[in-house]
Amino acid sequence: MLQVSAIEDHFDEMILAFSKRGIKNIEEQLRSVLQLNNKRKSAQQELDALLQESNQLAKQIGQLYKEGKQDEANEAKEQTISLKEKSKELGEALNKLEEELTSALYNIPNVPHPSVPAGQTDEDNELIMTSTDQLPELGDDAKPHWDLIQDYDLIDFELGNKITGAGFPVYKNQGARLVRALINYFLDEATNAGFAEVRPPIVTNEASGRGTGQLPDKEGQMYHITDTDLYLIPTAEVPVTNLYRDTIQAEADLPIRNCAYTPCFRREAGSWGSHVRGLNRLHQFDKVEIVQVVKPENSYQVLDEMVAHVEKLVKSLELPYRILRLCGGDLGFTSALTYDFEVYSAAQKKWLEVSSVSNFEAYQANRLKLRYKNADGKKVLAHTLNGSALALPRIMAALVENNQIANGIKMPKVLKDYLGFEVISKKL
RNA sequence: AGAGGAGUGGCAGAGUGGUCGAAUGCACUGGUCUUGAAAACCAGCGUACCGCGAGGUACCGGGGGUUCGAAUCCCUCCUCCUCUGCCA
Repeated sequence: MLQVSAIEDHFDEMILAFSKRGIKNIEEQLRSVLQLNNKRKSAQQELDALLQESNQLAKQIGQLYKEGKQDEANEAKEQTISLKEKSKELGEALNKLEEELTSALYNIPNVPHPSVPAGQTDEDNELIMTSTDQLPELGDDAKPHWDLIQDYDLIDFELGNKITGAGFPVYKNQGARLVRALINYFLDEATNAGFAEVRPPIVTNEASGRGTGQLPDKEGQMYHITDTDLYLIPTAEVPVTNLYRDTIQAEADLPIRNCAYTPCFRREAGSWGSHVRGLNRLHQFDKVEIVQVVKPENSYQVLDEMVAHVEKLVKSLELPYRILRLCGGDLGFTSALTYDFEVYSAAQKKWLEVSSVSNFEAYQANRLKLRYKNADGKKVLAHTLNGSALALPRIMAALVENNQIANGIKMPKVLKDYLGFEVISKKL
């Protein structure tokens, strides 16, 4: 969530920046935050004064009892009755104001970075670069990945349907091996680039969901285990970033750089349709995530470095790719700037999103109470960033489609040692 | 899962109804002494909110309650430890 002080200091710039997201009533919302905050302050002051009075009275009463002045003590007690009532009322009012303020702040998304293009849909995203002007053309007999994975017995959706339901594929044979190879390759690359590997829990509590911003806004996107009130993670961002919730980091410990492999679970309520076949959209998928906690002045340079890391990965897999800067309308709620990576899936003739790299600035840090002590000894909110490096299923889809040959599927060279084979072939 | 015990400042650890935001030790910061260092000594040393400031308020795992007054009593939740049970 945004800091009230930031809203106070940059009111007009914010309204201008928010226009890129195309949200209505933003000025109203910001004004009401400031109003609520002022009300909160004066209620606080009033309450503090009342409490001061009753604290003093209580001390006097104690003193009077000690001196054996029962009557005077009892007299003083009478006075506290009305004070108590008043402060109880005020306390409740203050709590309500604080709740309203927090919920108002929770409803306001992050402020888009100046470079974010205005726009409503993914059509308005800004193309930063494309790896090739010549998209691969396959012959007419080229098959989409959902056919290929059957031909080569790589993934069984029917089995997944049986044991769980739609969107939970069962990887088999060289398909399962490919998943494992990609996870190991991505983790190795991240580790080599200086990201310390962690293995977090893949179910988290509500506080963690709130910390990174999945809750309360996107409740419907996560699987909720109601009997223990826990959530299956939609991305490793949740547990990994929350590792640092409620902490004050030493300046010397920044940047914090982590990578993690986790399965990810998404309900994808309402986003299903005939256009999502095969691996294009799943309820459970595998992903390696990179996360950083940095000093504010470094966060955009770090964002570029993370983009470069992801680009290196995609390039090494020999897939055609492009990088987009998301427009205001497509930008995630908590993000200030996001770059998406898409790879070209040649049989579907479609670009598929395989990575999203974002700078959240202090938006998550404010919810997380994630701060560091700067050189002056002041506690400052850190900036958080994360990126997929990478999400597996669509990478697999593109690899399988783009590299199909007469009697097999060629695998990129970088995976050879991880796979133990160079070509996916039919079982004899 | 059942029974019992415990959660206090960076750490250790006092404190069981008022003078406790909290003893003491360690750590840390500044100073004195010293050629330098150590030791010793002196001083400082939690967080958040409000206030120009003086200062005020809140916080002893979280939430609620009793009381004029709660770290201290009660309820509830969470976490940890011990024993019993179960189980990769």
